[in-house]
Amino acid sequence: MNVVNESPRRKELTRLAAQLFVQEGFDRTTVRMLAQEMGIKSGSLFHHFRDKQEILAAVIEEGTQNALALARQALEECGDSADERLHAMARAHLQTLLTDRNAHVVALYEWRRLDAASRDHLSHLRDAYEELWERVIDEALEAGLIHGDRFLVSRFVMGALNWTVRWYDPEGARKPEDLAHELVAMITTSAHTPPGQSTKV
Amino acid sequence: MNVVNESPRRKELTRLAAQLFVQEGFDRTTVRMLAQEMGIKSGSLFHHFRDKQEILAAVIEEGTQNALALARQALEECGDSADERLHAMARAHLQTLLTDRNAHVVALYEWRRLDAASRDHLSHLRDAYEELWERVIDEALEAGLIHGDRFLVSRFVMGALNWTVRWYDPEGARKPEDLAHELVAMITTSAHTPPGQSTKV
DNA sequence: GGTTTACACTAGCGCTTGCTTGGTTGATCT
DNA sequence: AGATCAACCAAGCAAGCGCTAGTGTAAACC
Repeated sequence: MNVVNESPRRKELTRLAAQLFVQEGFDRTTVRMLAQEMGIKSGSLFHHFRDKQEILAAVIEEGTQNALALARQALEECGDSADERLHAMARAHLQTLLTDRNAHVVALYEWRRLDAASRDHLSHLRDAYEELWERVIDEALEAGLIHGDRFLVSRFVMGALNWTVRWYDPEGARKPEDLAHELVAMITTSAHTPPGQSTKV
Repeated sequence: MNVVNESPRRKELTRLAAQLFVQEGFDRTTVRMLAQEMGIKSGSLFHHFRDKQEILAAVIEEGTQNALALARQALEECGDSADERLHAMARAHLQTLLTDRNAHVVALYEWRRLDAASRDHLSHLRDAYEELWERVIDEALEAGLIHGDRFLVSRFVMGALNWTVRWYDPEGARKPEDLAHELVAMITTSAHTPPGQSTKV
C-alpha cells in the first residue's frame, strides 16, 4: 500500500474523486464508480488510499491547502490599507472557490462524512484560514471601514462568499473580481464607490 | 398506501425524519433507522410514504411552506418603510431557520438527493420565497437604503443568512433579532446604527 | 541477475440496503 | 353484527456495498 505519500498519481485520482463526489455525493459514490472513472478496477483503488474515507479527506485537504496558500499570497502581494486587504481576501476566496470548485463543494457538503480523526486534522487547517479572515476584518473595523461585531461580520461575509458556489455561473458575464468588489462595497460604510478607492464616513 | 394525504401521523413522522436526516445525512439514514426512531417496523414506513425519496421531499416541503407563510405574515404585519420591511424579512428568515432548523438544514444539504420531479415541484416553492426577498431588496434600493446590483445583493444577503445554520448557537447570548439587526446594519449605507445595540460580545 | 517496489488484476466474502409481500389488529361506521 | 380501513408486523428478496486475498508484471534498484 501506498497510502501515506503524495504521488502525482494520487493527486490526479483525488481530483477525479472530487468531481464524482460533487456529482453524486460521497455516500452514493461507490468505490466501483470511482475506479471506473479512474480507468482502473475497484480493488486497485486501495493501493492508493487506505479506505474510502481517506479519499474524502484527501479531496478536502487538497482544496483547503490551496485556499490557504492563495490567501496568504494575496495578502503578501497587496497593499497595506485595510481596504486593499479586504479586497484581496475576497478576491482570493472567490478565486479558489471557482478554480478548485469541486474540492470546496465537497468540503462544504460532505464535511460531516469525515471520521473523527480526519475532521480534527482538517479543522485545524480550516481554522488557520478563518483566522486570516478575522484578522483582515479586525483591521477593517479599526480603520473604520466597516462597523459592527467582529464575530458576526466575519461570519456574514464568509457566508455570503461561500454561498456563491450555489448560484455562481462561471460562464456568465460576472467575473470573480466583480463579485469581490460588490461584496466589499456592500459592507463598507463608505457609500457606493463606482471607480476608485473609498473614503470614510 | 396512504401516500397522498397529510395525516397528522405523517406530519409527526416527517418531523422525526428531519431530525435523523440532520444527524446522519439522508443517504446514511436507513429506512430501518427511521422506523426505529418512529417506534414502528421498517415495512410499516411504506404505508405512509411511497418510498424513501418521498420522505425527503416531505421534510423539505414542510420547512419551505412554513418559511413562506412566516415571511408573508411578517411583511403584512410590519410597517411600510423599506427599513422596516428589510428588518422584518431578516427576522422572519432567521426565525424559521431556528424553529424549523432541522428541515432547513436538510433542505440546504440534501437538496441534490431529491429526484427530478420533487426538485421541480419544490424549486417553485423556493422561488416564491426568494421573490419576496428580491422585492424587499428592490424597495430598499429605490429608497436609497442600500446600493449595488439587486441580483448580487440579494444573493449575498441570503448567503449570509443561510450560512447561520452552520455556526449559530441557540443556547448562546445572541438572539435572532440581534443577528437580523446586525445584518441589516452591515448592508445599509446609513452608518452604524443609532438606537439600541450595535455591538455585542 | 536477483530482489524489491509500484501498480494493476480477478474473485468473492460478509453484510446491508430499499422495498415487497401477505397477513393481523383494533377502532370506527352502518 | 358485520364491514371497512388505517396502521402495523414478520419475513425475506434481489441488488449492491466496502473491502480483502492472492496473483501478475514491468520497471527500478543493488
